[in-house]
Amino acid sequence: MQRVDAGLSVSGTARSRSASIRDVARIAGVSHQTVSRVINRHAKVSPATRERVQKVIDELGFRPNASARALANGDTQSVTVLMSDTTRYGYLATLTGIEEAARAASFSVGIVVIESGSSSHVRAAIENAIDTGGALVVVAFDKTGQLALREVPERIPMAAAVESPASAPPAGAPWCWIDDEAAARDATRYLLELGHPTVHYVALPSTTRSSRRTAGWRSALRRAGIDPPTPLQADWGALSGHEAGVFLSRDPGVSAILCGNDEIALGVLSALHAERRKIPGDVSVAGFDDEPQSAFYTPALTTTKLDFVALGRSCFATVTARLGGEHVEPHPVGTPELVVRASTGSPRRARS
Amino acid sequence: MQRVDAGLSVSGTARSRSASIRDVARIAGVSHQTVSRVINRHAKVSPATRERVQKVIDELGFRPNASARALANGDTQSVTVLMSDTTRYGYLATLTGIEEAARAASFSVGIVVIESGSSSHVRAAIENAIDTGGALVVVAFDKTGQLALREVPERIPMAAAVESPASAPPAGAPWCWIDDEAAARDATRYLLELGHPTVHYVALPSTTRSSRRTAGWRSALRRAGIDPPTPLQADWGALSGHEAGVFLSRDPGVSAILCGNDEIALGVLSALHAERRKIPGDVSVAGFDDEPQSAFYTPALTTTKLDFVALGRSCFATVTARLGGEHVEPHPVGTPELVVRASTGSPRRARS
DNA sequence: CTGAAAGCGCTTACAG
DNA sequence: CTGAAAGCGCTTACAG
Repeated sequence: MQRVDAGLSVSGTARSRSASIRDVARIAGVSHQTVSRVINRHAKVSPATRERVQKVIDELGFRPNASARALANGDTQSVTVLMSDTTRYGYLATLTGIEEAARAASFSVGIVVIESGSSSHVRAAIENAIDTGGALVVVAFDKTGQLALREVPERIPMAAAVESPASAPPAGAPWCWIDDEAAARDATRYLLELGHPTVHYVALPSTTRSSRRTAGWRSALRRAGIDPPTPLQADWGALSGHEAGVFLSRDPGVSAILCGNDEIALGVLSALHAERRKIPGDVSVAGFDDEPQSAFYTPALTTTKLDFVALGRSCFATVTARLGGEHVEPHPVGTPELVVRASTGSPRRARS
Repeated sequence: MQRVDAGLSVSGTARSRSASIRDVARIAGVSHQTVSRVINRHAKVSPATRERVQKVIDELGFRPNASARALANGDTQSVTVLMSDTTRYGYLATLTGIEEAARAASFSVGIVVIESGSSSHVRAAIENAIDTGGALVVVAFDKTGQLALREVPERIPMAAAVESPASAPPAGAPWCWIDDEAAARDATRYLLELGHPTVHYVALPSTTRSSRRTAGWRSALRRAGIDPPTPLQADWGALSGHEAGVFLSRDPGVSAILCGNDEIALGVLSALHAERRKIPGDVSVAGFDDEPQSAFYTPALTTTKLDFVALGRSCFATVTARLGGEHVEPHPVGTPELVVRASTGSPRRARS
């Protein structure tokens, strides 16, 4: 069986297209199916032929064409992550975890960002993501992400990173989260133990009926016999933290502020400095996330480390389980860990 | 014209696989090639059939299979971005720009991160990226990225985001960059105009023979008749900035510090605070990037806005030009813009 | 353990 | 302007 060389030269020069499974087969003296078997690690290949084929594969630098593979067996070995924001720490760290896990499993990872919360943008993003043919992970920390989550067709293998659910999630829901309630409870308790009469809270937007982060903060206060003050509502950025900080700094009764994330805490710090309040002498400030920069804020920020990278890895594991026909039950990931730094301390004694 | 339902139901229920080009063709009463023509916007289709086919496409919610398409014409309509870091502002903002442009052009975007600078990791990353079948954009701000850049096979359509080159780049090199020299020159001149006797520089690692950022800083000093001090070498993170800050704070002759990026500046600020130096009273500090948080540092950071999003868009444009057989000449992107905030000011008069 | 056949869903010439 | 043929590079049964 002759074939005309279609631009492939074994010498490696002037290679106009890359080697195919048939090139390998011909050179190794086997059929192309056998080559397919060795690249897919099928058991039923004799060691001798396996070795011979593998040698040719290595020599040629043959790499199977992913598109052809996907077409033939409907399996893309890819995951695309859908998110509404590429600049927030939690989102990025989650993406990083997904990417790590995907790389280890030889999956490729795509990314599509949802332009806005409008339903046409959400739908367009989902279609783009699906077109790739692989599985989906949606980062659904915010409203837009939640919208997307609900719009993903039933048949698509999917997992989602979400806020801690307000009530037990439906069995089999492919959700992963960080235990927000425990994180907030522990941080609040720590502040209380420092001697603060109460702890004020600047909240992130919640996608749930009742934020677990807020609930954890409240429950710690109540257990200490304290009636929780009204939480302030921020968004995700430092500016909204700054605004909340300005407001709180004017109330001399405020001695401890817990912030929904480190970025908000940065804004609060900047407001307190502007208002000439001492930190932590007058006011203690704590955040959530432990993003790398927070150790260098002024003062260094006390915060709770949230393991978004592990969250991303779990999302990947969840979605690949689905790909394999298994169901992983919804579950929390990791253990939030308080990191005490210089922005918190005991309140000054005699404030009048 | 009857058809056996192969799991496709027009009613939309129990759809076991999605519609193919042949389903559309059959229902519209045309050949599948004609359907191919209308989805590819070929000119030679009569308005009447085009409309009829389009209607069926919409009704069925038909979306062409990307893998099949890629296999048939060798064109993936995808770009994968290769980078060594997913947490640095400049990298992310560049990715954001690529994603934006890609979305607008209906390209999908993949991401592969290079695990380390070891040549096996670099090579593995490149192979993963290539396997996807599309074009490549490598973010080559650091050594690892530069390594990757050099290892990408000639035949792969590619663009790269790089540091400003030290000398004129080879004609046709698919490189985009931000004008580092102008940025550093202007920032230094600004500090000098404030009355500082000199400006110290904390440098990012450079991948070039001679960093343009450093060169810009030097040339501004020389034009003012000042002999440039030795720059300090940092890496990309706040910790190295902190270390540099501690060192510089001990020299009472230091009144102005220009930092390679905002993160380094954050570290310098934290060191100066720790050493009880007033900012900007004793020392002025400026950064590069203008990342969103820098306006909330203590004090708010003077910095130079670098348009990485535009850089990402240019990279995408460059690589799609290559895909179309055109060559874009290597070029700088955007105009760095000084953003004056509270961390810089005139030096105090009588320091002894 | 290995090979010949058929097909995944498209596109690209080639006819008409 | 439109259709019949061939093929992109694989994998999945089915024989042997």
